[in-house]
Amino acid sequence: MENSTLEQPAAAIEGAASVDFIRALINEDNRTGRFGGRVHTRFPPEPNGYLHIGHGKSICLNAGIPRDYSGKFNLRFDDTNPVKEEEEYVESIVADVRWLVPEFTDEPLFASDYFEQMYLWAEDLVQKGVAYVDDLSAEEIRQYRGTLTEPGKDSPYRNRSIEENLDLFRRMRAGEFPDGSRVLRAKIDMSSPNLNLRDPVMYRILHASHHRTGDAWCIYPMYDWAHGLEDSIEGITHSICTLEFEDHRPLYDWYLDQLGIYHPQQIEFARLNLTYTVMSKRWLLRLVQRGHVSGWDDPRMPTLAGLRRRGYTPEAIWDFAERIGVAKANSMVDLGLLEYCIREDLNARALRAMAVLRPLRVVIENYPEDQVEEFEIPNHPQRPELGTRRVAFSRTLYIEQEDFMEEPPAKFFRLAPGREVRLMNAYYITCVSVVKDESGAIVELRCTYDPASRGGVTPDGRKVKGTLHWVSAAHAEDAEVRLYDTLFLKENPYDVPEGQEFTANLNPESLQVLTGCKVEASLAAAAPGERFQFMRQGYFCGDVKDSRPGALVFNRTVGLKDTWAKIQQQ
RNA sequence: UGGGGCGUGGCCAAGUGGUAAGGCGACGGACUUUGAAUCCGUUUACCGUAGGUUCGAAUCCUACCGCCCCAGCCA
Repeated sequence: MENSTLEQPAAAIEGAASVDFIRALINEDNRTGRFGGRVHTRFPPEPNGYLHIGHGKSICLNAGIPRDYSGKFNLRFDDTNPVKEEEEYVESIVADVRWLVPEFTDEPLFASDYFEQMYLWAEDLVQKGVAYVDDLSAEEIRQYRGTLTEPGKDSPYRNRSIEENLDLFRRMRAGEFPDGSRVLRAKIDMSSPNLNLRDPVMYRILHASHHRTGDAWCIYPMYDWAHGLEDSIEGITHSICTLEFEDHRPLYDWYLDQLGIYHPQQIEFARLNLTYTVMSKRWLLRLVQRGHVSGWDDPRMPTLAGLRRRGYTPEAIWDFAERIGVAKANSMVDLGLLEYCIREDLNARALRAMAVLRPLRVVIENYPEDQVEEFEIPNHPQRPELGTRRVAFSRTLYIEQEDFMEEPPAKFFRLAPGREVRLMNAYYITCVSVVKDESGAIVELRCTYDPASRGGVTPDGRKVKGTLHWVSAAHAEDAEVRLYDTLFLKENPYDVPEGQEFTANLNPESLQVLTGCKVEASLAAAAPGERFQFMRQGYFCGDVKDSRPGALVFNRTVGLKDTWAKIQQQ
C-alpha cells in the first residue's frame, strides 16, 4: 500500500476488522491498480425460475461490494437458452432485485443484446483457427469426449479449413441446418484433464423463439462462451460466481485471451445451504408444479417473493448475508439464524398489537354490564416515540386458550383457578370458576377484576407472575391467521429414504390456518404487507394477496422466542 | 483411479509463522406490564490425521483421510 501511487476509493474498507476473501482480493487489485481502482460487479441470473434466498446471498455480495467501494452493479440476464426462459421470470427477478437493492435503479441488461457481438467474435476465433464446426452428433461428441480418467479423441471434423468452417458457421446462423446437426467448437485440447477444455461447444443450433430476440437467431451461445464476453463488454472487474464454476475459469480465461479483449477476474464462492430448505430450482419448480405450495410466492417458499410475502424485510436478509459471511467451504447454515435476523429487525420496528389466535371467553363478573373503557397502550414499549393507540376493554373478553390451565404444572404462571394475573395494560383478574360444555371442554372462564389495578398496576404493589394479552369480545375484529412451519421435516430435505419420492420429507403441517381469531380493532386498518408484533406471539403481516378490510388475513413471519415451550418439552 | 476445490468449538466464520476474533445456538443469572426484548456471565477449540521444517505452525513441507464439483448441443 505504501508503494501505491493510486488513490484508494474513499469508501474502501481497508483496515476494517476483517473482510471476506473476495473483498481482500479486491483490496489487493486496488492496491496494485489492476483495474485502475474500478470495482464493477454483476448479478447474472438466467430467467428460468424465481430467485431464492441463496440468490439473495449473491445479490448482497454483488451489490454490497459496490456499496463499500463506490463501485457499480449490473443486473444482467444470462438469457442464452430460449427453451428454458420466460418473461414472467425476468419480471419477478427485476422486482426481487429492486426490493433487495433499492438504490439499484438502472434498467436490467440482457446477454441477448450482445448476440451480434458474440457472433462476430466467434467468427474471429474461426479465422484464428481456434474454432471449428463439428458435424458429430450429440451422442458422438459425448463418446469422443472420453471420461474422467481417459483422454478424449479428436473429432474427424476438427481440422477443416478456416474457409470451410467460416462457410459452415455462417450457414448455421443462416438457418440452413436442423437442430443438433452441427455445433461450433473451440479447438483446445481433447486430452485435457479438465473436461471443460476438451473442445467445448460454443454454439448450438436451436430453432427456438427467444423471449426477447424472437426468431432473429437459430444459433445460441453456450454459457462458457457467452459469460466472459458479457462481463468483458460491460467492463465488469470482478465476476463472482459459485464454486461449481471453478473448473470453468480456465475456459473463461482462454476465450478472453484468444480474443485479446478486456479481461475481468472470475472469483468463486460457496453457495448457501439452509437447514430444512431446498434451494435447487428443480425442486422448487416441482413444489410449485405439483401444488405442494400455492406458487413461487407461497410464504413457505425460500424464494425472495415468498419471504417477502411472509413478512421478511430486505434489511433482515442483508443482515443475514453479512452474518453468514462469504467463503469457499461448503456449509449448511442453521435456519434459526435467518429467523434470528428477522426477529431482530422486526423487534425494533414493528408496532405492537394484541391478537388472540385461539380465543377463550372470559367474563368478568364484577365488571359493570355495559361499561366500556379505553386504555391508551404504547405501540412499542421500548420506543415511546412510536406513539400510543386506544384499545377498548369490557366485561366480556377473549384470552388465549393456552394461557389457562385448570391444573397448572409447577412452572406455569399464567391463569388458573383461583389465580390472579394481569391483563396487559388493563387490570388484574382472578379466575373464580370454569364453565364447560357437555363434553367437558372449557368454554368460558368466570373471573373478577380488581378495580384498583387499572392500567395494570396495583397501589399495594403486589406482583403477579403472568401478564396476558386480551381483546374485548364486542370490539374485536375477526381474522384468519396463517401459521407456517418448515416445508420439510428433515434438516437435509434431499436425504430421501431409498426408493421414496421427495414428498416423503414434506411436512404435512407446514401450513396451519386459524380462523375465528380475534384481533384488536386497530388492526382493521392494517395495510396489506404491514408488519406487527402480536404481543407474546410473534411477528405477523397482512397478506398482500388475500387480506382485505373486513376479511383480514395475517401471515406469521416468525414466532417470538418461546421459553415456556422449551420448558414444556423438558 | 484424472482434474478442480474444501476441512478451525453444535452451526457459520476470522486468522496468511509468534502461541485460536466475532456472531448464532446452548446453559446460568439480573431486569421485566410481551415466559419477548435488554443486560451480565458461562460454554467444548489438542485448528481433519500423521510426520517434518522452525526457538516457535491453524498458518510452511510431505503423506494420508474425509467431503463437494466436473464426462449437457443447461447455467
